Amino acid sequence: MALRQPRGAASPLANDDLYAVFARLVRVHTRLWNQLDARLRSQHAVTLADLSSLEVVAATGGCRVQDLVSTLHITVGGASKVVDRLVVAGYAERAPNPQDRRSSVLTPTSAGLALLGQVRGDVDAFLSQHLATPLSPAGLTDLDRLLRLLHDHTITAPAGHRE
Amino acid sequence: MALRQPRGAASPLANDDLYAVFARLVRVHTRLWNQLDARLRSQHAVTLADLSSLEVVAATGGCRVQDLVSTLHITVGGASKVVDRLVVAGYAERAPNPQDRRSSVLTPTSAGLALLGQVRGDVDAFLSQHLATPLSPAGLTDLDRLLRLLHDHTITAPAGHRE
DNA sequence: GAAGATTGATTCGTCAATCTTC
DNA sequence: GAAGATTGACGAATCAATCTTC
Repeated sequence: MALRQPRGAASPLANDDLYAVFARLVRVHTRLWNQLDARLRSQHAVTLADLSSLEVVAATGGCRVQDLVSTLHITVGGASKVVDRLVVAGYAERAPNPQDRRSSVLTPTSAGLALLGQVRGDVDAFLSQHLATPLSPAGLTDLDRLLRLLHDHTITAPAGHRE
Repeated sequence: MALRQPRGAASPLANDDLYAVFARLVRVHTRLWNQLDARLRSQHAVTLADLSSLEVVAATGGCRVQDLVSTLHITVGGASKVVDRLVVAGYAERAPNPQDRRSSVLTPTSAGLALLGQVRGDVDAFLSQHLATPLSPAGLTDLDRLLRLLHDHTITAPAGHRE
């Protein structure tokens, strides 16, 4: 007779070890994202989604909408609307692209750079507490190495309609 | 004189190693989620979000809406609407909870269990290709160990308004 | 009054169609 | 015709308010 399971019924995916790893990845991600997003909303009146895009704009020279698509893995329409919000908020600007008039060059405003500077303390404090602390320093290095492997692999893999 | 950087401008978060790890986690997650979601939509006419909830319903004995909230880290309203969709699609049922009439007990229908069984092959194939292959077997074990550390830590950590 | 859940209003991201430029 | 980007319609998740039951 089998021992009583804490999970009463057996799901066809319940004994799938690979799915278990993936599910854990998703849930850890969701939790970290939601908590950091809530902190940024309350402390700096900005969402983590907008901040992530702003960071890419600031870090990428001659950034175009397409760069947000390929870096963040969001759709073109979504990227265009994020930029709309950043421009309205005064954090970024669209400038005509002299090299290709189909696209604009995105640049952070001084207010955008100031925002990135202001949030850094909170972001670091949060990630120290929820990412660095629970992992040993070696664990953090390991995690980064494994994520790089996954990232590099998906880069070159054939796939769907997103870039 | 500094070497020319591939990322033309320096973001205040650009040289933040912790943020870099977090950003990689987010982007690996987004990519895997989007690709698997696209495959499930086209092959089985179901979203990964709905499937994830259905899996929790099937795996949790006497599952309530609150269990979806605490397991998937979504809001109560969101969980309630996911259940709506699963019920309409014929994959799950709400039954009165004899122990507490405020809540319902969620159970998968035979169609729901059949769906979970049908998708398993595709899910496994995808995760083998995009999760197991790029990592060595040892790497997969390491990743799972690190994710468990993060998961267990966030479980006990004080935080925002989501459970 | 607190806990579990549902509903309506809002927001955000995707999708498809469209426009401009290469 | 293809590539880059924008817009409107649609789908899904959050939030706040509400209802029922503990």
